[in-house]
Amino acid sequence: MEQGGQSAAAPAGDFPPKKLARQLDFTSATYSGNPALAATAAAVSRALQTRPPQIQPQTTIHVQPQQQPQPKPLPQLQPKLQPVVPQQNHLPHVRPPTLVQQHLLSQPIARPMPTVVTMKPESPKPRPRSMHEMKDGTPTKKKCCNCRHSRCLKLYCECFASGVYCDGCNCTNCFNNVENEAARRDAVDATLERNPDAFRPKIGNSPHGTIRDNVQEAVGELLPLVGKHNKGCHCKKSGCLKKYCECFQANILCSENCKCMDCKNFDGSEERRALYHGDQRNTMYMQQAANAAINGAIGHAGLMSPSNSRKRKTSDLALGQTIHRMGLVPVANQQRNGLPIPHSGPLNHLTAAAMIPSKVTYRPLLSDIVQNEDVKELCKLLVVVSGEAAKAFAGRKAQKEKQSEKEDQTESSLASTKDNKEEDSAIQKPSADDRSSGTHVDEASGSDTVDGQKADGRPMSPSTLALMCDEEDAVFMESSRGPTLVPPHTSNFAFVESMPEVYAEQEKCVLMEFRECLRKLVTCGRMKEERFATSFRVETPSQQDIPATNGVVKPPAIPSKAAQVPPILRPTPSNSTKLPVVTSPLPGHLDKK
DNA sequence: GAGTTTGAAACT
DNA sequence: CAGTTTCAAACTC
Repeated sequence: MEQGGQSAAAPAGDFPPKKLARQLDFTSATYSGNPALAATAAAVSRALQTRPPQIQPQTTIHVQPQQQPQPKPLPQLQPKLQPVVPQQNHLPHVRPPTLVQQHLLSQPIARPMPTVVTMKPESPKPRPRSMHEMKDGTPTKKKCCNCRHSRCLKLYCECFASGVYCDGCNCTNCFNNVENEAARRDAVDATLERNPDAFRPKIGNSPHGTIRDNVQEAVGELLPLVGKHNKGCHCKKSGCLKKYCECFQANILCSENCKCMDCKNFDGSEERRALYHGDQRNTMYMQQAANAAINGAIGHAGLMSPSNSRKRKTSDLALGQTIHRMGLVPVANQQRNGLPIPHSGPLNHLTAAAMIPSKVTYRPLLSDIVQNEDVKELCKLLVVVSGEAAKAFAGRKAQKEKQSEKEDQTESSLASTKDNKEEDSAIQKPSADDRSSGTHVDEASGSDTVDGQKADGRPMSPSTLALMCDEEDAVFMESSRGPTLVPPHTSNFAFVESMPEVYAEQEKCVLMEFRECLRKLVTCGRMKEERFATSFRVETPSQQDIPATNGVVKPPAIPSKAAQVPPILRPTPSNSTKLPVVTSPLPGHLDKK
């Protein structure tokens, strides 16, 4: 990777063809005895809101004094600079954020830090374009650019356009990195000046119309994500059926916003249909959705799963008849009238789904089962379980300590080893605390983004982080304020030391209890599903006879939950030790989780 | 992997 | 705003 130095004041569009000999180093001024320049540089740096890759000496860390010289947490503090370095060999516990990270993130003072950078940001190393392992182990394509002339500071560069630093790209003369944040900032400003929406998702949720405008028929068709290209494409030769086309790439239909020629990316297009025909269809669909998600080209609406998209589309149909701009009324009508659909193979499941009355409202099977009070009850129950687990653990711990006291007298030689262990425990403690008191962290912002990295491990730029920092701060403040068994500044180190184990025990118990509840919930859902299926079969001998009121077919009335559904928060029956096999996915939110 | 095609972005 | 150029990804061979 070629990395060039660049004056921070250089305009984005006027870069020298070759990199400068050295880049602007905010620290150099300090050392060269120019405090004024240093102050200016510091101000600039602060304005740029770059996150400091270092620990502040004044940062409060609740560890033993003798442990401070240990430089262990340092690598974890620099996710942006070395996002792919497989460090953490010292800590098997890899769940972010660490104690120090929490402090850094929760303390405003720790964010902009134009002081000495302890570790020089390393230029992203070129890596072959390959699969990138996500946290769940699913290999996903990591997007990396190959820019040569744009310095990765123009929208040509996908990384820049996505608002992320280049990391591991094959680009040359890259300025889209921490080292050149000033130049990058200028480029962002210049880009925004040209187009204030330059960094917004290109695919919006039908900005110039309602969603149903570009909704298409479900029958035997590829089901695109809902959305529209805000600007529309201008394709001429690709027929909007190649990835040159931004609409196609985002897996959406061309809309009235497009000015494309000879467009084939519309509802009912034979070419489009042929393109997705065959076994490749799903693969391509998923790949496109993934690409779109990776590219950040689409908004959250576009990130819906295919199933969600399907539901959305179907339900949208209930909103009214839509006519695509491409004028495919005959095709649409044909399908709406339930005429045979000339599709087979992998599309059959869609066809079958489409044979179900076209106007269906989807309701989660558990919608009548899970009530607000149930959730409250569950929370209470888990709190009780947690408390009991802590008590039980304390009892066991006391017994253990009595035993170990006798043995300790003969094991003084192992003291140093124990110190290290204590240190690790102390470091891990806040993570455990975070887990027990703030599981919402993962849900709200995603554990992978907490430390300033995207899910694929790529560093996010300060601009991107700035959009999230408030949320992060709130999250961490919340979690630090959350229910803890130990005062935040306790000096009882022995007590602190045992906390991770207590938390682990509590977490275990809580999760087990929660699992039991989920099992019951699943059982309830299945019962309800079966009931629904049975009554549906009895009451509706043929699907065409299903009465549709206002275009909505409502499922048969389901008796009250009290009579039908076992209470979720009752003691677990003895035969529930095995997780029930869910043969069909539960609709609604649960399937997402 | 090199060369070509393509369309968005940038520029005039 | 339209035409042209630049650019990098997609595509082809």
